[in-house]
Amino acid sequence: VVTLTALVSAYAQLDRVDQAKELFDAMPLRNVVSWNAMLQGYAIEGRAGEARKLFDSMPCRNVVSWTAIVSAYGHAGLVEEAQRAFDLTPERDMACWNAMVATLAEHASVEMTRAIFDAAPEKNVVAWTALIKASATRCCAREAFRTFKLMDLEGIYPDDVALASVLDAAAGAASLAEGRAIHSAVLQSGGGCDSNFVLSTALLNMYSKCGQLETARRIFEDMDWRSDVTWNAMILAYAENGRGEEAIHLFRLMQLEGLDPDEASFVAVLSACSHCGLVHGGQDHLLSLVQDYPSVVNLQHYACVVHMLARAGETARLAG
RNA sequence: ACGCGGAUUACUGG
Repeated sequence: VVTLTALVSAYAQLDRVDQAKELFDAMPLRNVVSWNAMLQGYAIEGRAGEARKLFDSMPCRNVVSWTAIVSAYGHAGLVEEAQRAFDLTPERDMACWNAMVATLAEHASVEMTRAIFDAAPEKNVVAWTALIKASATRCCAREAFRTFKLMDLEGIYPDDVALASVLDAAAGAASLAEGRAIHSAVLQSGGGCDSNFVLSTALLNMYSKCGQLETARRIFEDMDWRSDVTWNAMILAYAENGRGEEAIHLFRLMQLEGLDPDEASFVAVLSACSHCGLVHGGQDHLLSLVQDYPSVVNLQHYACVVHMLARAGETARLAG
């Protein structure tokens, strides 16, 4: 049971929910952990209907099951359902409270998020991070910074996740002074920025949005492993800072590294062409996009090209 | 063996 449950959980975490379900159905015996692992698979993908069905058919439940169903509703954007499940949860622990805070952080107002946060009997760095995110994603950077400082005053040490979230606020507001202060906190927080590529990408992005292209580039160079998001952020950094040729160059390098450009990569490179008036480059990349990567095409790509051609006065080509 | 928070997107703005 333990081994098979671990496998179900692994599939669930790798977004192979349907494989997880196959295995789950084939298990001769299941305990509450097995059920929870399966439930979690649906929760991650926000498949609330299936999660609910499974939850209802569970022979027994514990607080982990309840947290998973709250989270499933949360990821699906069903705030009232999440709230109802949360209210029904017996013996709520911190993770359960955090799941509810996170749900409101993503789908409700900062005020509502703060209300549930304040009501929680205990707060750890996860709850604080969710509250920071509520402000950061709604362009309330000042409030995100305030929350971050409050957390520090409470004696809670920011981890990489918290730091990346508050960096996001600094990037959104293009607050270089705050961004640098957080960067110092990153350096103080131990591992430094080499240890975590997500955090490094957040730093890179913050400097780029603050117009500090060279600093962003230095962070990019210093990283020993770069995810696709890292590459996209760097390409976009060149695009947004008016260096279209270099954006295109980096886009090529990314492919030479064996990475497949995704939707965001093309948005970045096409917006570089648009901003810098590189009409031919834009057309070439659009062609490559629809021919070689048709599955990632979206409207944003066409918007880039339409603006680019319109600005170049090539109204005749807009039809194509 | 199971549950909670994190980075890039043409959207805006300056």
